[in-house]
Amino acid sequence: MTNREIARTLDRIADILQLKEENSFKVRAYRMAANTIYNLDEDIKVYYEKNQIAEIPGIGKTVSANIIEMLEKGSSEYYQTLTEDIPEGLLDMLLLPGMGHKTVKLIYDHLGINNREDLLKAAQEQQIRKIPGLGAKTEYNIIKGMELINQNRGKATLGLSLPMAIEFRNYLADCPQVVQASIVGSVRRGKSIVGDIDILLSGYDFAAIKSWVIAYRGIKDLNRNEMDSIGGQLDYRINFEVILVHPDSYYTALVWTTGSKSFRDQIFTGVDPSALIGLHSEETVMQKLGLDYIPPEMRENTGEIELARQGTLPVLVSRQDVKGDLHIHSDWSDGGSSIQQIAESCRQMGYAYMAITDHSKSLPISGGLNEERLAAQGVVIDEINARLNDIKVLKGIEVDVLKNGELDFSDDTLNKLDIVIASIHSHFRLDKEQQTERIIQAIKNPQVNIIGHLTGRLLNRRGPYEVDLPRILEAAAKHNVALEINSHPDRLDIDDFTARKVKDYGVKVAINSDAHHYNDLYMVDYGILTARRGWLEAEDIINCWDLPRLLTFLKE
DNA sequence: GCCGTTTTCGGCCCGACTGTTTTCAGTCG
Repeated sequence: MTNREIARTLDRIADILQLKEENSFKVRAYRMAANTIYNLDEDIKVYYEKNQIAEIPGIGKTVSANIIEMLEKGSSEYYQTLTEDIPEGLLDMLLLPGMGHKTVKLIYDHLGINNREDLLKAAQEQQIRKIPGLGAKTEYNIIKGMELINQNRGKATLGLSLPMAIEFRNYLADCPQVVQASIVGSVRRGKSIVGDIDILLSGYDFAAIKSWVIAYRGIKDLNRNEMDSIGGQLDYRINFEVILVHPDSYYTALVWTTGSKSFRDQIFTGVDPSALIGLHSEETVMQKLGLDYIPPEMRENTGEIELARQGTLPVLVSRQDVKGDLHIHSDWSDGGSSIQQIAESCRQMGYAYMAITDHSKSLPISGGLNEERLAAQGVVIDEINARLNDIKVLKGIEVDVLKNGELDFSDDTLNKLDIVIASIHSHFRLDKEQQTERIIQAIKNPQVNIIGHLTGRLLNRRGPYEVDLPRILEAAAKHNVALEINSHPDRLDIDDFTARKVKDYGVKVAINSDAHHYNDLYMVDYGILTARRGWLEAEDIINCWDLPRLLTFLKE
């Protein structure tokens, strides 16, 4: 089992223990162990071979034995035993907003409900309110929550599907009969939510390749096996399709299978794709069609084809353009790494600068900083800056926007910092007018440089709060405040649609990782994909600018 | 369940809001 799979199982053990109302510290121990394994730098098997699993901080004898069993047998007997008491469907119910462990268990005990579909039915039939302690609002929240989930039924976040797609592709590329292999479809286009994982393979011996595909250990179900394609389900119920072509038509097939349906219908109109054989790159395929090369993220038929015909496509931002990360949490609040460790990782990523932006005091669970600790952190950052000469650590904060639009710190305190991100972490349910006013209030504050995760959405979990986007964009332009593309794959907020609009208003963007561990810094890749889907160029993004220019922007 | 030690047990564990209540348990960031 991989680190990710082990972490997931440990997390599920924690959930079941919590449902069973076991000692909350025991729950926490499993939760922390899951987190540790997830963030581990190395493959857990390396520790296993050295017999060092129990030496990982937070992992003791019991959990280590559990992990070893998972590595050796591919499953955990402890987990299996636990699911005899607590059906796994309860874990799905937990994913609904407002449904915690106590509520899920209460409903299970009273009505025997152990899956989301039955839960929805019970809510619609007003059965939930009959349970002591629960009422109509709970039913309403269940119905609303299920609407959100059903909207994206069977779809997975890019954060889940992209790593799985890469792993699958790499496995397939190892097949001796495979000549070329590529991720295609919506994953390659970088959509934040995808319906399935599509892989294109080329080769001559389809039968041999197909046997190799079928042998993949990640496949949970195989439901289609045709001459030139195989389909089924991977882990997490994610659908997949593997498409086989002859090497001569690989690049044409790459264009065909990557584009949205609308895109390929448009560009292949009147053209027989099978006539486009023997080409050696996507560029030449597009050339034959009279187009400049259109990057995968743009292939949605929303105007890019016309630009490609005219030769006026934008030059999209890429990883090499990004010069720093402006939203990072350290162990001074709820992050898991020291500033020193983060600085070292940022240096290795080739960044010229980075900002430490921990939470402010009104978020106590996150260990939010008060004025004193913020000042103390500043001293530490000064020391680090004195030691490092090839990267600049900026002093920042992710300051909470309070209900009335005021900030959690005084202007004086904020003025001492290099960079201020203002974010909402509470009162998600204000109406559109109030929420918009609240954010504009924050934008107007001269200390604020960036608005963090504008709509608060959590993909597949929590919808965005409603805001009047044009008004916010106008205010941001007027007060020289950038909007964040929060790169966490559960957020990707602002989304590609909004990113596409900012240029019209003259608003700048910051692509930030919001990393809580140095291993999460790479998440910026998801943000870059979203920015590319929003047609953004390096010029539009403040952390693609060199440090002097960035500092000028921050001071304005 | 993990950890650390004044070392084999006792501590770990915040606070505001929500929904259901009528004094508070549960959720969530």
